[in-house]
Amino acid sequence: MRKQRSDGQETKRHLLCAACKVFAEKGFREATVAEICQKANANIAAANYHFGGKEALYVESWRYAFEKSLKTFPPDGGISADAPVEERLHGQILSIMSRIADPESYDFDMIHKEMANPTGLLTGIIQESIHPLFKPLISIIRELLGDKAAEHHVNLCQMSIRAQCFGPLLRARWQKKSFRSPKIPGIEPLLDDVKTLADHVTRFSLAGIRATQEG
Amino acid sequence: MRKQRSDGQETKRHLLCAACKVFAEKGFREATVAEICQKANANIAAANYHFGGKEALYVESWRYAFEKSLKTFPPDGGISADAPVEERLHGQILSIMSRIADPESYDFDMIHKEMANPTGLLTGIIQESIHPLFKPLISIIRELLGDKAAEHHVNLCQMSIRAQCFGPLLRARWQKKSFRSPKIPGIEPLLDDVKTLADHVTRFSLAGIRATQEG
Amino acid sequence: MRKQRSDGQETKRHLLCAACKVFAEKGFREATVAEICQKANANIAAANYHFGGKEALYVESWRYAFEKSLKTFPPDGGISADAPVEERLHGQILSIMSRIADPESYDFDMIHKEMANPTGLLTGIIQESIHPLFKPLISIIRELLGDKAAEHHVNLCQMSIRAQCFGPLLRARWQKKSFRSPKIPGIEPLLDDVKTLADHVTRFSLAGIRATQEG
Amino acid sequence: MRKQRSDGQETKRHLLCAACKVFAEKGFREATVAEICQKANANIAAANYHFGGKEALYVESWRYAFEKSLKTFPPDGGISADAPVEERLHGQILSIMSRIADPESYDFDMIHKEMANPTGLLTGIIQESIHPLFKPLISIIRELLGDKAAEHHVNLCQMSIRAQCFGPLLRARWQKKSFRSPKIPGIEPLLDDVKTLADHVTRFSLAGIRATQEG
DNA sequence: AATGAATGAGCCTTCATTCAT
DNA sequence: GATGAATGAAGGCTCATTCAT
Repeated sequence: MRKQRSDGQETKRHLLCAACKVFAEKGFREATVAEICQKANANIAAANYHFGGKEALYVESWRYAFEKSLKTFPPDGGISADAPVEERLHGQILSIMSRIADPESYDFDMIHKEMANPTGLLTGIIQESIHPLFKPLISIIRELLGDKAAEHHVNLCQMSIRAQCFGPLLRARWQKKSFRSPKIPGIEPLLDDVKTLADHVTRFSLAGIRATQEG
Repeated sequence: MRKQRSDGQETKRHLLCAACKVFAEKGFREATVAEICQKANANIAAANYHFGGKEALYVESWRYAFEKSLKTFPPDGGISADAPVEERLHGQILSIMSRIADPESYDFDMIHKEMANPTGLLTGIIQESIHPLFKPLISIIRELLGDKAAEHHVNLCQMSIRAQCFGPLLRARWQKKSFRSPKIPGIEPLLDDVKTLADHVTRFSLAGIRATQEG
Repeated sequence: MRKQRSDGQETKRHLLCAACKVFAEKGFREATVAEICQKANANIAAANYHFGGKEALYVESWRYAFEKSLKTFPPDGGISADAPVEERLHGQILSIMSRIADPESYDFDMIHKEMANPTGLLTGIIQESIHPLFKPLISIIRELLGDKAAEHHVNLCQMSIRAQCFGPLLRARWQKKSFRSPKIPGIEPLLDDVKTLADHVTRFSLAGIRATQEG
Repeated sequence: MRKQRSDGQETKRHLLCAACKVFAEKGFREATVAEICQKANANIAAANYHFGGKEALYVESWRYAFEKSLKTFPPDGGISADAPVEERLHGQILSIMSRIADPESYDFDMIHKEMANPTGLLTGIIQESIHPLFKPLISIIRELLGDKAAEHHVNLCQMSIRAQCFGPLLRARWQKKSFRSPKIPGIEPLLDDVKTLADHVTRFSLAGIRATQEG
């Protein structure tokens, strides 16, 4: 009945992987150590043994999910810095939305759950990790608004764009989980077409930025 | 320690009130019947006595919170139907954001928790209750886009506006709850100034709608 | 919402009636005061008010059921004392079995439950009440066995007959309650034909008594 | 207070053993997991850990009790198939009665409780397990009645015998449990002398079968 | 090093009973 | 006299964690 001795680090990665999925789907509290260990084909005590507890596993698994996402979706969005500013904005938005929409990415789902039911365990790490991701976006906004734009103003625009990236996709996921037939038409299929969504957000936001610029 | 036997509706309302707060703060699963009863100065069995169980209390307390919010924030936003369309849009946005930002309103917080960790208990009621709230917003968007606008297009714009209403305020609440000092400057004070936020979202979105209109 | 003031003894009888049914169906422990009161269209506190508690209601309701049964099924079985001994035996057996099989008689069902899960509350009353019921049966057995029969022997035969009266009907009730299809054929329809059953038991037992007589 | 970690089957068997006793004495509903665990010198969560819940423990413990009984009391009663039919009948009856009377056998007590307050959990298993036990008895009855005997008739005789086996012993147990002194003389000591009882039932029933045969 | 048996705290729920009205 | 709101004890179950092996 003994597991084939596979380094021990093997199990650890399995646990991280399983933990990401479960935490992303259920959040910290509703996720159970038992389920995670089972999904990872590991002993029920493995989580405590390898990570010291549920909390540490939570933090570690978010880090793991984040770094995995980072590799798949490079923060530059694949657009060169020489491209026109509109194109770069579009790149940023598409990059963020793709990442959120990717069913293999778990970091944003975990953030969502953490925002809804804060454990306080991720607060620091998230801000340190996520903030830099939005730095290029801030630069672009500032470039579009001009040098004289107030910091306050930049923040407002950044918020508008961020919110547009998050909102529809989370809603889509919720409706996917709900059993009843969706009554609000036109939203749920959006998840399947991130490109259309990103196009819209880009055009919408470009106009928004420019309109508020002259305010 | 014995309660004076009153109407019986007294305790029931106390329970609903306490339940709203606790469910809004912790979500269904993390909330405990014990805490709710304690906050309502009632016995631990009171919740089951009056509502039959935690689940029924959950549904009932959302209904309670929703109706209370509805009274405080009339959906028309206080703007007459004769006003210019821009003004009406601003009224809608301000109404929604005020509602979400109000620390005495619990319905949107509960929805947020429900979206993150669906119990399935609110799915039907929410959609029946919330959807009508956004109907005037849809009308306004359609008015701005013109009659020829595709349904699909209206939905995208609606989503953009909705997301901008939700996003920043939820974020703000999260940071308020988090223990660590907020590292992202410029966002959290926004909660205190809903008007500024609504002004921005209105101008930003008006431009966005008009820009995508000619698409 | 107030009950029409109907003597107060009205409610008491309703309670007794409901209690018989519920106690007969579920036994003391599984029966709940709430269900009894509901069935009796009475307040949940009525049982305590009128009887002082669940236990007292239990005892009282058994007495009620027993006396009601006694009226419906006179212990003599309707056979005159002049009839031949075989006929009188048949009368006794038919009387007992009819009583047990009658769906309106609750006393034997309550006894059965009490035997399975003794509360100790009925022990005395049952023996005082039921024992006389079997006195004529004992006489008949003694008559059949002859004067020289040992007490011990009479008891054995009495037991054989009693058991045959109880057994099949309890079994029949059980199978009626079970959801799965009955796998033992030929027993459950017996409940519907008490006469056939009583005929069999009488003939079977007469032979039995006579056979052991010469032992 | 910590248990020495043994096989794990150790505790499981302790639990089964304790469960048999408690379930046999109190029935499913009145038995508490706490009492069972305490009797098994195990933690209160042990029952759930090893069996998944009270219901599963109930089913499993009945199976355990049944198989233990089966070993102690072989269904053939120790009489060879070549013996005269009367002797074989006696063997059957003695086997069944010994089993029921054995204070270490819990399966029939559990069945009795289950019949009085059906949980529905044992219905299937009981019929699958108990029915074969009575098959040889049926054969013997048919042999005694002759080939032309109606199925219906066989069933009646089987019932008569079964009832005589069950009845007196259950009654005896009840009186043993009752607190008040037994008022019905001559029955309770029977438990101590199963052989006498079985002799009587055999003779009584043999005569009964033969008497009804010519009907 | 790694397992799985075992634990104890905590949660939701049920129910007979009590008490103010 | 009679009601129904309210209580507290108890039960089954879940789950993160610990410990002997």
